[in-house]
Amino acid sequence: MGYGNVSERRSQPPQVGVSVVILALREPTDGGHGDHDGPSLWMPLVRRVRQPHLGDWALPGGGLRADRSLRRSAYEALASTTGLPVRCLEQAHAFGDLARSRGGLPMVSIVYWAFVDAGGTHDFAERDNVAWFPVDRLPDLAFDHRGIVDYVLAQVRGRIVHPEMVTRLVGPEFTLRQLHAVAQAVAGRDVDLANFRRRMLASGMLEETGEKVREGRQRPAAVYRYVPCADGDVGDASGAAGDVPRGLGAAADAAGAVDSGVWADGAPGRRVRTGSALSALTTAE
Amino acid sequence: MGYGNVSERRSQPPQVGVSVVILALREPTDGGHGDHDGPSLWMPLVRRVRQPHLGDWALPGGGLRADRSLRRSAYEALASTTGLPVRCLEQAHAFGDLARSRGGLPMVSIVYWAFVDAGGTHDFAERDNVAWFPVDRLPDLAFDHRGIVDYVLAQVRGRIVHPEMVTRLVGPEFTLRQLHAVAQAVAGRDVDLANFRRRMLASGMLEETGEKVREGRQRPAAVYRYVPCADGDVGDASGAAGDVPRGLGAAADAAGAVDSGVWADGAPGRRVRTGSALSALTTAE
DNA sequence: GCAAAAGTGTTCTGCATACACCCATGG
DNA sequence: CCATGGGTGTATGCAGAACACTTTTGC
Repeated sequence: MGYGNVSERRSQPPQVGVSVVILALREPTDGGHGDHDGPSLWMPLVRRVRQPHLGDWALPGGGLRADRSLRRSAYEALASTTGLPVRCLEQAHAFGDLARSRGGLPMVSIVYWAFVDAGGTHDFAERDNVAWFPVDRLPDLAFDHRGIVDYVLAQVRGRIVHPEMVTRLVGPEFTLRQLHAVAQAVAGRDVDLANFRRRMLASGMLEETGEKVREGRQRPAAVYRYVPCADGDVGDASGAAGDVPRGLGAAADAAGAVDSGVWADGAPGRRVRTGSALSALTTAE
Repeated sequence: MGYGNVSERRSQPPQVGVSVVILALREPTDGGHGDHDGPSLWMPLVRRVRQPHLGDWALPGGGLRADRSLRRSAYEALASTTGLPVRCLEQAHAFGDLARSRGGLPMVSIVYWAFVDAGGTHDFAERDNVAWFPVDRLPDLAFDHRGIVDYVLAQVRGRIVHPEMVTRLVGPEFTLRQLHAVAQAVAGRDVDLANFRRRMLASGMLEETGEKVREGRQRPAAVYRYVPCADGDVGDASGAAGDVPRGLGAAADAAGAVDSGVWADGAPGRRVRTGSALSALTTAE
């Protein structure tokens, strides 16, 4: 079916979809590529299989469906790209400039970012048209996706030194050195170890398991687990709208339907067949 | 126009729209209502004229159109609600939970917030189904709009003490006391005047005009104007995604990774008649 | 001079940085 | 005992909070 004439198209809603910046840690290869010798941050991209920008690398994404929440849509886009376990999924920003759609239909992208668990694998399984890249050596990206990645990375880097953030990138138990290595990898800069230790412990959200682990063959390190502050009970989905600006953004989107008297009423949108096939996963978000 | 059967509906995209939390300062009425005696924060709501939630108050909003950027859509929703000059318009969050649409079709709302200039008017012009309320005494709202308002207010309150934020709520020239009163009104709490002064001046973004003004009949106060730091040149629309808040990113968004660039996206073509701070507007779109 | 507002100084505290230092362990 | 990593102590600088204080004006 066609899109009708120009004036009809104008009054129709633009394409709306979600995109996800997926991040995972990769253990250092022997010939480490980066400035640091610890783990480094990688992200998967998908190769476009249609015009415009055919053949270019782009962020994973998909269309919205009426029976999926935004977050769920993001999750499915994520899951169709990598099967790795999801540690964290948060909304970053919605992008909807006209200029960004150059070469395509007008498009609004609601962008999420996610941490997934590479679990020590050196080789990310690469399927279909998916490939992993170190975030500091990305190829040229389609549309304005490079700008989106930069935006998201700035957001993530600024928050990675907080316990509730960095602990999402490691397993349930960890040593402070592991945590530190992760924070450095994500932040892309040196972080003083001693001060990092103190900040983590001072947060009161780390609990010593009592176990010790020798990573090298020197003195064993204490093992910790993350325990979110008990006082902050949430559970209230009623009035509260999810994560607050700076807070520990664990919460999901709040919800709501909008539509107010002011608007020009909507015929239900046309269907978007944008996407890479989104596999229907049933998974707790 | 039917919606088709259930399975067809599911595969269709949900409704997507923008909503705007519009904020303005109101000079204290004689019988001040709040805790403070200074100005107070008010916002307009619109009464719903159709089901669901018919008759309830709701956030102004509108649908997306393919020939409008997100920001532009938000601007138009804003303008259709109040004719007051716009000082600031920024994206807050996209809400898209399934639960939020209870009583309506599935709905995704991309929420903006705005400062508009009430310009000393004690009476906000109320049209149609629009009415203004003090933010701390809102009526019951439709859908999850109350949660959205709370979310936005938390975001705004956390940032109002920054010069680039609070200056948007006052005219081009102001005294530090005026600025302080505004910050207190928005933050909803007492802010130490002496420390506020120092913070503002230390930011280096306030320039003394040389004039003095007597507000009461005591010692006249110095008048300042806001001058954004010169270093933050922008100009680069190339790689950057349209709606990205760019600007003083690095320093500003340590933890919150919040935005800063107010007019980043192409401003609406019809430029706002505040005339004030918008001189440097070059519409890139 | 007095009241009211403008504007300054001083102290205290918390936090982050930088870096020196001691401790535990395996070889 | 020594190399290596685990873990602690200490000095410094910055930023905000609290609050006492001085200065300028109109009456």
